[in-house]
Amino acid sequence: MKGHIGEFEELVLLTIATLGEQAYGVAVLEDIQNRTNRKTSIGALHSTITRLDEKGFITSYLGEPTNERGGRRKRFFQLTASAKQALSDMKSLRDELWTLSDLKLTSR
Amino acid sequence: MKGHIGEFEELVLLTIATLGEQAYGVAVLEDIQNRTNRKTSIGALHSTITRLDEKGFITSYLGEPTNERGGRRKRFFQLTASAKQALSDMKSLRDELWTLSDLKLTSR
DNA sequence: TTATATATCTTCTTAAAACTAGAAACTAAT
DNA sequence: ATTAGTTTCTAGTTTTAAGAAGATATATAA
Repeated sequence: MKGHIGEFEELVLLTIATLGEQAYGVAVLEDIQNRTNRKTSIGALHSTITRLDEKGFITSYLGEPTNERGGRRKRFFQLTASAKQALSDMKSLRDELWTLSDLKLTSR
Repeated sequence: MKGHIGEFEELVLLTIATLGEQAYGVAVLEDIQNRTNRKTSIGALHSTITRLDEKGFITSYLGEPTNERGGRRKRFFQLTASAKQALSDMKSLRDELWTLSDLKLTSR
């Protein structure tokens, strides 16, 4: 078994999942920036998305032009079953370890 | 603030947390191998532990000789407050994303 | 005191992940 | 047409993770 899902890759996948029908590049980027304090570049996101696609974790399709000011047609992303399974596995493992440990959620 | 916690680094930290007083190299390795299907080398673990130490996420101390068969004195690891905070932050973020998404845990 | 078990530590290499910068593609208003 | 706003996409670099192989340290047993 090779090729694990990296920390940023997982964040991108989860964000795509939460955005549902609205999961395209810039929206994913902004969502990540809003939820975390990290400033992430669109290029960094794009290369990660390419990798996720090559690994079979996402599919994509082009949207139709809108009435917005401008811009290329949006490319929307969807998780594959394989991605959902992988995310589920990672969550199960971490939840179990979290339960076994004496760690506590700290509010911050 | 730079340098995120990688996927394997997080697994190592969580494993150390669950092992508590028994968190030394070989025990951590075996625990990871038992809970996952990945075959990880002690060398890979060691370099990760060095990195976590440099990042200020773990401390360590040498154990006392025991009546066991033999061997070098064990080096035990502990999480720092900074590590606990980082793990908590990551869990909070993922839990939130998981809730917002329509993902479900699949048994496997 | 030699053999062996247990475990850490070192070095080196490779692969994967994360990131940067900026070009290109496209849309629509002016 | 020109311009400006949005977005995707490409090429390349840097950083981090992982693994292999084995040297080194410590303890116990015979």
